[in-house]
Amino acid sequence: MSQLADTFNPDAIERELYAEWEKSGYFAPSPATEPYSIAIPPPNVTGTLHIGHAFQHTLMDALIRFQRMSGKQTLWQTGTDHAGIATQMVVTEQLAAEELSLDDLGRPAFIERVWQWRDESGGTISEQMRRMGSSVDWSRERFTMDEGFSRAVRTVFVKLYEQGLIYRGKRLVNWDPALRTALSDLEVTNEDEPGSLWHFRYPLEEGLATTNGDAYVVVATTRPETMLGDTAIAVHPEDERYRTLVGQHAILPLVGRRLPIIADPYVDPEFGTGCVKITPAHDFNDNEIGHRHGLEEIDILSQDARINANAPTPYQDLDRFDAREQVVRDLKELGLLETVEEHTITIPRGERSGEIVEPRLTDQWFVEIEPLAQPAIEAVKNGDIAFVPKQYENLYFAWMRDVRDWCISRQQWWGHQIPAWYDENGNVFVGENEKAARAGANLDSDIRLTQDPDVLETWFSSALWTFATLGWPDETHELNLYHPTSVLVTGHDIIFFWVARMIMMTLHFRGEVPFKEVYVHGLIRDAKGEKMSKTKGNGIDPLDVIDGISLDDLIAKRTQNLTQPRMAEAITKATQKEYPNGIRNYGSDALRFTFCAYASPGRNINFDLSRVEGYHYFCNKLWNASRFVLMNVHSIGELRVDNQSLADRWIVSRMRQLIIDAHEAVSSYRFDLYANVVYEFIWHEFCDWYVELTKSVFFDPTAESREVEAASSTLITVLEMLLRVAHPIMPYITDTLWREIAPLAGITAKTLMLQPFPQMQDAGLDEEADIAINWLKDVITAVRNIRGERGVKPSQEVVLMLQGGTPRDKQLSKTTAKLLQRQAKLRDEIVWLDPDDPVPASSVQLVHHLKVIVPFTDPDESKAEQQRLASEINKKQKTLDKLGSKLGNPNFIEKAPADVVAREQARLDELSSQIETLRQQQFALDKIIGDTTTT
RNA sequence: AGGCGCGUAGCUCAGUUGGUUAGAGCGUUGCCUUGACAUGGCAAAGGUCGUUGGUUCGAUUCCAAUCGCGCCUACCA
Repeated sequence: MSQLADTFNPDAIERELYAEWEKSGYFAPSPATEPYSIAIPPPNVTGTLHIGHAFQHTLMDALIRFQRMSGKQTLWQTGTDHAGIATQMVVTEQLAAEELSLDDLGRPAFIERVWQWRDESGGTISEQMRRMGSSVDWSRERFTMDEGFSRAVRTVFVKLYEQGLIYRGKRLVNWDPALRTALSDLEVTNEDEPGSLWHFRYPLEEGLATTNGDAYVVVATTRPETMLGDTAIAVHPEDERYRTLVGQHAILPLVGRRLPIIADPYVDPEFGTGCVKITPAHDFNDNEIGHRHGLEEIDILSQDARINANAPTPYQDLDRFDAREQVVRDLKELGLLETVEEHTITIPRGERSGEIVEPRLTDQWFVEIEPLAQPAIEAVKNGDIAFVPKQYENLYFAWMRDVRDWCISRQQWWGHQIPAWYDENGNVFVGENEKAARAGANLDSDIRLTQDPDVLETWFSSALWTFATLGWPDETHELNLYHPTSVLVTGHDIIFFWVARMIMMTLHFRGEVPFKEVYVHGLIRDAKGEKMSKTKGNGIDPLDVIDGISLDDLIAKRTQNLTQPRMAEAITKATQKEYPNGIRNYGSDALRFTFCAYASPGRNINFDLSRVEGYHYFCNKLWNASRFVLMNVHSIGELRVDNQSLADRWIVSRMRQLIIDAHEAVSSYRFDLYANVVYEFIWHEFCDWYVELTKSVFFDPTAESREVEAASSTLITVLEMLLRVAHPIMPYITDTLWREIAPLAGITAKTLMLQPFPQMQDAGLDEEADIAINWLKDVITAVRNIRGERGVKPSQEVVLMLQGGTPRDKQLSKTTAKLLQRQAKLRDEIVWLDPDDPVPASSVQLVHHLKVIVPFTDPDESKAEQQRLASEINKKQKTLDKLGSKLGNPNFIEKAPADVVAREQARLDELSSQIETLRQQQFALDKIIGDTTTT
């Protein structure tokens, strides 16, 4: 007999079961004909998994489990990313708390320290993944800085360099003055902020004047301090106002430099004065103009964004914002400040530091993108890689078309140090290590070389993820077997950062795509649709949903270490309001089910805990249905199809439909449909109807043993199978229940995890059973309707009469009589009235042409019934009118397909006959009321 | 500015070639502790499918315009 507790308690089963799965080696690929592999998007090693990860991992695990059960050789490759800048920041902050700086520690000690932290922190992620039930192959876990991976990174760098696709140069890059490193375009976020637009007068050289007669031109800027680096003034070539000045010079105030006045079509004559100051060293557009006109590039900023020695003495060493004020003040004193306007400007900030980045000229390493981008575009165009949903392909193309060269060097310590060495004259030698670099250039051993101190940006290494994790540059067995991977599951926020770069690098180095499909899921927001963030204090930790958390702990968690402590009160209040009782322990399965149900394509998710609660109840429902089965099925003989009742046949038929639907849903990545059909089947077909119908057999002392056996074996068979179907979404509860159920089905395996997923059968659906049970449901529902309307208690038995209908109605009422009896709680046997028999005072509902009649027990009920009839007739009449005008339209008859016309005609016929029947009933009731009132 | 997506019940969302009375969960209301489950059962109320046009016999669905929201990209100094 079953050991199952009487309610579902996830705490009691999850941890232990996962440990067993892992220990038993169920996650490792088992040999099979066809491989199926997914590489996990590697989370940052020092982070914790947020709800977005949990979502993503659930989808991947559902796919992996489905494919594993479908007989594929599945590899879910896991691992973590060293996350250069993010990790270095975390450890730097830790040091700051100990009042230590990076320079105090030195590079080797710092790196040692980061490794320590990585070892401590890395466990958090794997623990979280285990709690989510993720069936990853832990034995193959990788890290982007482990030895093998680092070798792959060096190999790629050297090869690209040898192929001329990596170059070093002094270029204008985004400079983060807080982190003191270059950033790629993607690592910069732009946001509109209120600012000012200052208009300055730049005096012209002696004797010159504009057409207005001014001896100066007016330029406008949002960053006044950059004027210290101006090297030209630009006007539009066709701007009449300034045409005579082109080729002449103005004098840069405060500095005294002669600025050539140049003509360039970039200038918009409509904007401002039509004159633009040009600062080639500190503005991307100006830089391009500078190149076109051969202008001098004067870098006026130090690495922490102070004014450097290239500017006049009074400004040197001033912070950029202090310099801004100083410049404005000085120009004002000179009478050269014309106006200041308020102006909304787009401020570029480093996504990690939040600091305003400055375009700055520095020596950096770049990857030439064009030769890599072309094949990457082609691979998606020709279908080697397909995006799901497809619309993301456009986004990908748009970005790939005008992608610029990729700055890959970062002035950081944590990461892959660039395998390039310099001699004392600054000549560069690239190789996998110093020895190789020397050998490549035949350098004498007495020449001193120094390695480039910079590291490669994180995405450079994660771009190699799908193949470097499988052993590349060695041609390993796994690499050949599992690569290309089957699908990449990711969010649209990193299509550019990661997906595009993986495609480029993999095509270049492997000559094949990294994955055949990219499933792009939505991003998770809170219930109100707001982004979850630490500062807003609206984040939800997936573990808190699984294990539960008290209100106090939740508030504490959300308000600790806030960057803006004054938010604490608001966060506390909002949290109290939203989770007055904290969060209860819903368990992993409920959370996973929620994620799947939410995963409609191309849509963000407003995560609402009440959904989780609903699916937790669903787990409980399944749990209890299984208990019912275990309590009532004592032994099962061999299932003999000819003994199956209509109900048995019906649920088997529905089961087949479920299997078909599940296959379709999974193969099109419709996790939402998958979850919905499972939910619908388990709750509203299996539990609501089939389990209830079997009670007519189990609780009937007169039932024949073959009926009991048929019901028993059907219950077991269907339950066993639906557990398989549901397993990829909700692995814990299904495996736990399955271990109780499977022996009754004659299956002795240890785990559901490795059982075959039910395959679609050609056997088809049982139409006869479907029709019969649908009829039964309709009649039962009609009786319940009447009960509801009249307030008849469920415990009170009623008399059921039937009248009219077709011969089939009569036949169905016979074959389902016992079921009807119990489900509708009937007092006596069903009474069939002849068409001409008078109908007693009663409520009537129609099932197509069949009259479902429940006589009154109290004549006073007539009034209410009359009202109900009237409104019913009214409703039907409206539909009838609509149908009538439709069918009265000759165009419809002529142009609509014949089957549509026939269907509408049939509806019309049925409706008008129903209305007629109801009218007669109205009339009959009137008469009865009349009779009772007169007597 | 351009691109993409979204507006369907009080809330969160399905709706797959245009065709019954537009569905589900949560919430609400009423009745019910019936021997798996009150984390339950039965029933009910609730929608001019953002708006306006167009195509069509027929539009929540296709097209155009428009309003509102969101995201992404690029920005005129």
